[in-house]
Amino acid sequence: MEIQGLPGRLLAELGPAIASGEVPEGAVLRSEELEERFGVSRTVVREAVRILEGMRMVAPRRRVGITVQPKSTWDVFDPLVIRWRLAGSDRPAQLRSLGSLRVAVEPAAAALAAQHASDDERRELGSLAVELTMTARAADLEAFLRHDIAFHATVLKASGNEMFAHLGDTVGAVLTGRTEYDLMPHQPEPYAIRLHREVAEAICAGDAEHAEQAMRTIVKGALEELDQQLGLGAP
Amino acid sequence: MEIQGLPGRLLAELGPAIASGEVPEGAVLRSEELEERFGVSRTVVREAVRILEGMRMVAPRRRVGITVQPKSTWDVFDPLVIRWRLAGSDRPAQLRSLGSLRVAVEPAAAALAAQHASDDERRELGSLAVELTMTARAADLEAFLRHDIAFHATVLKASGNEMFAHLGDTVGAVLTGRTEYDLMPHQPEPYAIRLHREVAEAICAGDAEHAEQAMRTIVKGALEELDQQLGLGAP
DNA sequence: GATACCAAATCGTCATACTTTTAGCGGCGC
DNA sequence: GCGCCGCTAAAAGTATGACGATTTGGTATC
Repeated sequence: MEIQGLPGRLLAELGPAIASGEVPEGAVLRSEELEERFGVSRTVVREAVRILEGMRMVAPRRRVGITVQPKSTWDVFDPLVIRWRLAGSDRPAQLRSLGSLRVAVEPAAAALAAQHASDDERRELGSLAVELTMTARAADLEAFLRHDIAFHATVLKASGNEMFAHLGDTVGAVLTGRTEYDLMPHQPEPYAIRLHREVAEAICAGDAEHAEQAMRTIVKGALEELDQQLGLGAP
Repeated sequence: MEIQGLPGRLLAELGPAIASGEVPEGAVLRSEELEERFGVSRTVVREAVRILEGMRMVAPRRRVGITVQPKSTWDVFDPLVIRWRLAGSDRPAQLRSLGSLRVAVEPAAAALAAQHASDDERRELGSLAVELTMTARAADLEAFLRHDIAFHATVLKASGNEMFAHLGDTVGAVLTGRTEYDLMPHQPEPYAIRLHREVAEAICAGDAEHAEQAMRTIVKGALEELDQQLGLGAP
């Protein structure tokens, strides 16, 4: 999935540096400087820069250099951009954005899934809900997280909307990040588990309304919890 | 905004060809072939391919060639990918996806806008709603479309969520495409206009609930209309 | 002080040579 | 006959030198 080779390595340095604001908007890089700094050839630098240009994070200009674009032009839906921002100092803002996005998208996806999911997907959701319950009871946080991610990804996929489906990985990154950074403070709440079961059952039963409502409760709860933590953590 | 230079031109050929399925999943391109076909150098081909790789539309593999990836891996939120799909044979599917996305996102954005919009943005929405009413009455479809696009973009921006804001251009593309392809069959419905005014007023008044509901009615209506047209147009 | 021109800096493109990886084939032994 | 191993050639990956195009900023001239 990653971009390979030397350009990939360059990207892994430049992307996070820009995404975190370490290299600020308006900063100007020069190809030659990058060549020297990373000990690679023009070819490699140019290709890495092209990829960043494709994400609208930089714009090369003759006689000037490679200028870092304002955040407002970045392709904020690009998985790499999201990952870089989640990893850097922009983390809180990115988590808030993604939280709101989840509140908007996941209930809609659940409703669509209730209408369009295949039999396999419904079965999958059912068993994932069971797994969630069991791993929660066993306090196996790692397995719980894995199944939680799979659950949300499956709902998004089962919606039949390719754009929703693509948010599966991103949601996974959010959930992973959340448990990692929260230092796993509490075991999964029984109420949240129950809601996941409700979502699964509603989707299996084709009850779009109920699936949507239950999912909305889940993601709204997650957003509130996030806001609470960010509010406390970053005054 | 566009990618410049020869790689940009190559991209403008390859991207749509892949997005429309003309070059199918699994197809293999070779750098040398592309060099000859477009009369450009290796450098140019490589940079264009790198950008496509960044969009996860192709994956170069040694000893094999540049293989076209399945649609499920594409960055379907990339503005270029969306534009290419809208322009090609994938148009109906892309419109449906975007329709569902709008139903999910725009009501949420309207609710957030009611809470977070700046005074300037509220004023802007108010005057845009007036313009909508006037241009509709004057049957000036072109101006109406322009203001409609601005209205939705402003709501998305006023939500304060950068990810929502970025969907402004995409929604604009959908609206433009709709009036272009529908052969502008009907003048704007008075009911829809009224709903836009309601959204603007609710956001100005800080009434998130009402703004969300009115916006939901708008985008659901648009989706239904779309489904009707696609249902008739492509049996 | 304004205008026009020139020169330097930087990206953009091309051509070419070399390196690295790996699919596919063929031979070798079991 | 079957499977394993290594060879080869094909393709992408990287490096480098040369030249072209464009933009900027300064300078000289009016």
